[in-house]
Amino acid sequence: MPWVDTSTLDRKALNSSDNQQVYCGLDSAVTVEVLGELRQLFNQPPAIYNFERALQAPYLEMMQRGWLVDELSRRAASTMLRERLEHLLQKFHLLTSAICDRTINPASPKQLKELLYDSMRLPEQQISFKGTRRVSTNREALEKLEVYLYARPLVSLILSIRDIEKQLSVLETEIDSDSRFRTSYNIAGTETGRPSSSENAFGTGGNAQNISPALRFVLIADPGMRLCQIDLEQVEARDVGWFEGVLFDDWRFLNACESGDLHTNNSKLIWPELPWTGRAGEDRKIAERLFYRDFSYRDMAKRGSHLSNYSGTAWTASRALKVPLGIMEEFQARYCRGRAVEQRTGLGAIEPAYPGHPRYWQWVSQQIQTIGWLTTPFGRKRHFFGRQDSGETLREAIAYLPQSTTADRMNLGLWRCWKYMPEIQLLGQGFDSITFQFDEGLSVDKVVGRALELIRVELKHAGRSYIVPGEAKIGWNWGVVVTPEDVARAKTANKRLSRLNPDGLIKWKPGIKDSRQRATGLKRIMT
DNA sequence: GACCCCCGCCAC
DNA sequence: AAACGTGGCGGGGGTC
Repeated sequence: MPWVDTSTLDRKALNSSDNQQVYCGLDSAVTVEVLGELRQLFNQPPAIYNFERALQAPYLEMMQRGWLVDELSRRAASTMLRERLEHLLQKFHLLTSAICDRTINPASPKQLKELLYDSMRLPEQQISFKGTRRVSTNREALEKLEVYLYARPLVSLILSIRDIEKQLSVLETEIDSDSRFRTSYNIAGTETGRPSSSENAFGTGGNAQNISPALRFVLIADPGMRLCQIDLEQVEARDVGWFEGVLFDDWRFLNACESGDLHTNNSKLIWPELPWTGRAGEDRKIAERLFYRDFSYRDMAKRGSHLSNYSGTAWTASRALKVPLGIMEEFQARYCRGRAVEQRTGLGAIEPAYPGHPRYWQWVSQQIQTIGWLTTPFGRKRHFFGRQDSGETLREAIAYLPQSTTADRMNLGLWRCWKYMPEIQLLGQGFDSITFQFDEGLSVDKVVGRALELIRVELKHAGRSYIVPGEAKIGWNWGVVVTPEDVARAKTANKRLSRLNPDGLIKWKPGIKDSRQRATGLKRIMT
């Protein structure tokens, strides 16, 4: 289409294709106009802007490359889950047809409400979320209904059906004809600088950042290649510790993060009645015992401390961790809140382990109410436009600094690996992790060692140097060798644990001899 | 059938 | 009284 004056253009007279070109032109023109305004506002673009632009290359490369899917395993798992789903649905319909005279769709919250709260006359379960309370049929509501014996079979069926349908929706995502899962990364879409991941522009693939660990085994290295995933260890917690050190010269939390096993120590704080021995290895094993569903005590402590770091209340932690409120109040008193909860817990004066946390929250609150913005150590500035005195705004701001710092730290590491290691091929970014593949003929130690070096981002303050160590895993598929479910299943069946996913990721250490041979064909059987 | 919001739920 | 944050997706169920 030639140049046109859009102000005098009769767009109704245009055909669809020409109209789209006009729209495209207008959209581009607006972007250019905005750029012009920004150039007047800033002499030079902020460094973080140039960084975002530099990230386009590695992210586009990941998006184009995609990630090979093991079709055989994927179909086998999907078939097995379909069969199990059919079986459960039959049971569900048998039960519900006896209760009310129609077919209930377990995927419909509306129909479930009618079934549970009208036909069965169970008490309505109110769930509060973001300030509003509403009647719900979510997992939390259903679990509350389990006190009614006659509700139990239904609750268990609904939850199992939901779980399987969720897994199927991931396994049955449409992928490309070359068997590759291609996600679309948006590197400038979030408030914090995290990338987001979604279905690609051609309608295939999906969010690669929320695939549950139990399903990751379907994503594999290309033939002749090996996978490596590098995680930043407890990165957000360490960042909170760093801020407290820099701001208040209080290094206690960072020291704790750096000195040993933070989450096991927190487990000891929350559940002092477990048979702790004082020996690190044994205590970690105790902390890794299953506590609730697939979660170990250690997992729960990890979530509890994470919540508490971000000013989550004992009430919320108790709800999320399924631990009685009193227990969480005591945990928080000892963990960071100290005397703030003294009266309610009746514990008397408590010297908390990490009083820097409330102090950090206080500092953030003061920043928001005076200047209205925060800047991370990587120079990412965010204005907070919410009400300056609202708890909601404060909580966003408290989470912003560590979350954003982690995003930029990981992305800087990702960019460096892309720039300086042509021998690796990036496959994915998972907020505090990256995954790549490299030729099996290369030295694992050399490649992984170099990537770990490049991931190190050093910050300095008053003579103290701060880095977040990376932890590497290697294998041929993205799954874990043994899932927590496998462990639980072996335990209930009183059987020895067998390696169910021999190609999965195992921890890398310098000099490790990974004597495994890549398996061919279908190895993993979902039971 | 396209579109949108709600609900429930997955990740870090 | 309210009660950590950042995201994306699929299905239901409504409207146009």
